[in-house]
Amino acid sequence: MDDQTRMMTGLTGLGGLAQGDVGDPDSVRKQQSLGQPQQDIGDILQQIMAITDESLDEAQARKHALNCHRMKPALFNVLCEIKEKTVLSIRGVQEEDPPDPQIMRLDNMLLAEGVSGPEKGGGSAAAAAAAAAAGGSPTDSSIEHSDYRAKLAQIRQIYHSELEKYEQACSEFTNHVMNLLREQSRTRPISPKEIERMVAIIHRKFSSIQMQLKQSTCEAVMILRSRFLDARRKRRNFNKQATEVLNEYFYSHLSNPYPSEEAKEELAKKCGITVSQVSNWFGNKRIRYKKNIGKFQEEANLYAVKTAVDAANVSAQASQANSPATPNSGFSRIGPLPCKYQYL
DNA sequence: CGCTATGATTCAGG
DNA sequence: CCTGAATCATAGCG
Repeated sequence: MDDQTRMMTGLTGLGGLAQGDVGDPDSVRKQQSLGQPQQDIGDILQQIMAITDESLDEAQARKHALNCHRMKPALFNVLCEIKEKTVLSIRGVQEEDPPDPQIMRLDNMLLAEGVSGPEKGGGSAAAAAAAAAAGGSPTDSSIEHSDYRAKLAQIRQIYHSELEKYEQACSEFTNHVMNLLREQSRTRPISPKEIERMVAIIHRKFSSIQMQLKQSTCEAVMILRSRFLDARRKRRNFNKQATEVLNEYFYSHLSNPYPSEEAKEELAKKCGITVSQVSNWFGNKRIRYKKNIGKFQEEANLYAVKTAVDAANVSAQASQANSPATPNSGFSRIGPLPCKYQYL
């Protein structure tokens, strides 16, 4: 009923407009005698309404007749236009989708965390960035980050596969709907614009689902990150060999226990730790040694012997390697003291 | 559980 | 930036 009246008013309102489309010399004439076309349309509508009372075969025949009616394309266009106008006026305004700030935030974060964006580089870059952002010196603690990166890669993989699934489902559904609408556009007024709009609606729906996915991914990354940051604070003792190497260097350079950058790198490589960790170790060692030299005396002697023995083994002249009595601590007191260790 | 050792972090100073 | 110093937080031991 409502449609009918709408069609009627639309048609009368669009009389002038549709006239060009009809392209029928007759229509001009008919237009002049206003009653005539309305009568035609009225008949058609009457017939349409009556279709339900008819048998299937009759209806089919009638439908066919209607489809072949010379006015059909014109009417169809008019209906499409009316629909276009009403639909547009109803919700055309709010259809603009400005890029959702929420989804943009999520996108940015995912990109920054290396979940979206380029494959491997993004991940490690993000991990490094995370480490850097967390403060302190860790610039290359690859071992510490491997766990984090593995987990991040896992999240990333899940995210991408889910995203792909959604995208596939979305395009499948879109295609389906588009085909359906195209199919139906043969029997009811559906303009291409309407199909477009429908597609846009579908995309919006799916993107809202995607947003949820992004949100949960972000949450997962945040959790992982906080766990990772906590884990960074968790102390793992270096293995015995690493400590040995570090101590050896420390006590054999007791007069100036400040390894150069190259030396740090060398030590780091030998110990399987990072340069930052080497720096930390030496920092801690210096301060703790200084605080309580007595406590470290034994250790100092031990490593003094060790290095002495090593030296003896390396150089064939082992003649002086037999005085294990505090050679290094003695050295540190006798030898030229660096200003920083004058209090020793 | 308490204690110490130890790696990491923070902060100030140069 | 690097370092010393203080501090945090856990590992590991008895």
